[in-house]
Amino acid sequence: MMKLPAEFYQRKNVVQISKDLLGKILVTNWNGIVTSGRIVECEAYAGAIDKASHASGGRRTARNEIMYGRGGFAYVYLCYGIHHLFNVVTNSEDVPHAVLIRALDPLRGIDEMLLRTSKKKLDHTLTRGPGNVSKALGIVTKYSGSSLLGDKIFIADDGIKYSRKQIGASQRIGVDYAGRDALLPYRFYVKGNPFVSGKPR
DNA sequence: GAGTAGATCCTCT
DNA sequence: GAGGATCTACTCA
Repeated sequence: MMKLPAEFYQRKNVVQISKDLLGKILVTNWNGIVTSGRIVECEAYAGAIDKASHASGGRRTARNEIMYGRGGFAYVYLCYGIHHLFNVVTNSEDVPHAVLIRALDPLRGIDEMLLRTSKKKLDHTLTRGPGNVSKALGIVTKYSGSSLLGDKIFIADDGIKYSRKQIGASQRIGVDYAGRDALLPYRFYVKGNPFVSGKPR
């Protein structure tokens, strides 16, 4: 299993990176407790030109500062007062691109994930949706700015690749306020996977 | 199965 | 002081 290198994140095409992230494994290791899952759904946020992005129009604040850094870092933030959302920062310095991880297929540490989410048994809701992903992996806002090249949190490749036919694309979720940009096909998912949010297809 | 309301708090205006 | 890159539970059918 290979940890993805900095070059993977620092490429220019955030849409391509989103597609490439499908099938990769997101791992967290907090004090030796390891949980991981295969990425089956994510969304691209194309920085300044994307109204749905926090960095829309070049907006730059203390919260989203991390998106203006180099690719290969985590951007975590709290939404609706309840949900922690985990993003992967991409591209080079001053280009605020990011990929939101929306769903995982659980691999390691399922018992730990059940504890964190206070669920009794494994079902498709465990790591379905970005709020649940962060909860199951124990990701909270204090980890925003963490490097994805370290040992605490990283993304690995075990050689699994999905073919073009297995990958679906659609509009992003929950960004209706973004006008025309809400219609962009920037959400990518693995067809038929039960952990993908939204309606089954 | 589908639709709607409520939770809940950090961040920027 | 308002609103958000969401989820769950509850209603109604």
